[in-house]
Amino acid sequence: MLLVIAGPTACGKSAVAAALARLTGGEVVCADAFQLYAGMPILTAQPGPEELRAAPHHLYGSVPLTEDMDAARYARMAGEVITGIQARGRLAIVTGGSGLYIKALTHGLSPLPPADSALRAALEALPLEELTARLLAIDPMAAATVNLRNPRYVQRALEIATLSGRPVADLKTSFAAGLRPGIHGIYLHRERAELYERINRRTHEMMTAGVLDEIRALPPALSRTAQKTIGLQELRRTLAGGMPVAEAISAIQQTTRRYAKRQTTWFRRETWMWPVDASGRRSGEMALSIEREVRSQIKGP
RNA sequence: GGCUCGAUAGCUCAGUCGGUAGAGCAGAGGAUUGAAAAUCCUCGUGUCGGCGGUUCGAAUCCGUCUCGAGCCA
Repeated sequence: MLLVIAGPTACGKSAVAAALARLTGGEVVCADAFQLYAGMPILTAQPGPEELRAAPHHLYGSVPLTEDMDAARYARMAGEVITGIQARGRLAIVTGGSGLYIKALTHGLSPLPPADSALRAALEALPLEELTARLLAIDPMAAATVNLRNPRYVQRALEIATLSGRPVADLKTSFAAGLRPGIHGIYLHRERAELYERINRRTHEMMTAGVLDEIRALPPALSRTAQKTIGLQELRRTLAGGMPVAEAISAIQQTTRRYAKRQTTWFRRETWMWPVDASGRRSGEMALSIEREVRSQIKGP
């Protein structure tokens, strides 16, 4: 069996996952697109020493910053690790805030052509009107299923149609097909004010913990995905003398708050996950009640 | 004390010849199938600083007061 613990950033997922893993003899698997990268443990808020001591943790810091990541690659990596954990007869606890990565693991992606970085680089240079025109030329039905105002989605649809030679709608299967068997999930949430306060505090703590040294030590050229890490650009500007520290902190806090809001929107739709209100609660106590609840749910059917 | 400029959305500001106001940012809501910490969509009523006057009609013109910035004493 596999347990997913999702939720917005800074809601306390890592602590709960570690406590739960200790409690059940389970192992924790990263489900966070940026904590997967090596070299930015502070900036990406990877689990700390206390959590790492509580139970085995997998995939954190396992991808070089020079490599691109995507949901399919993640699902393969996580799948392998989970198979190993289960073979040892242990509970796999997958935790992180990347909704699409989790979805790829729990529901499986449609059999679409993989990302093609050369093609993407070429498409990226084109204006939206050109992308839309090209897409509709080879896949006239795409307008019905693709958001033509979002360049990313048009690029991806064009990539699919170009590489497969078939309409996007033919290849995409519905997530409604369902959750893979043996997977349970919970999603932690907190009152908005409390969550924002935690985000603000955590950002300050990053500074104290030495993020600036961490960023200074990074290679200059990062992969297209790695360079999107929240705070990276701001802190680099700070190091270069182009942005006061206080300004960088509030910019990071703001971006993180907005990110948390988007995560909340995503997870709220994932009705297969059991919502747990973490407001004002301690991770150890939550782990206990989650363990009880999961146990009773599994016994049920 | 005198003169000048300013006061409009949470913030920064636009507002034509008088016809009861709108951008950016912030904020909120939503979408999401190999970039997802990505990317995109939607949402703007506010004593137009106060009071008085002119006018059919004032954010707009006039008077006065308050506050702020600057200059001169």
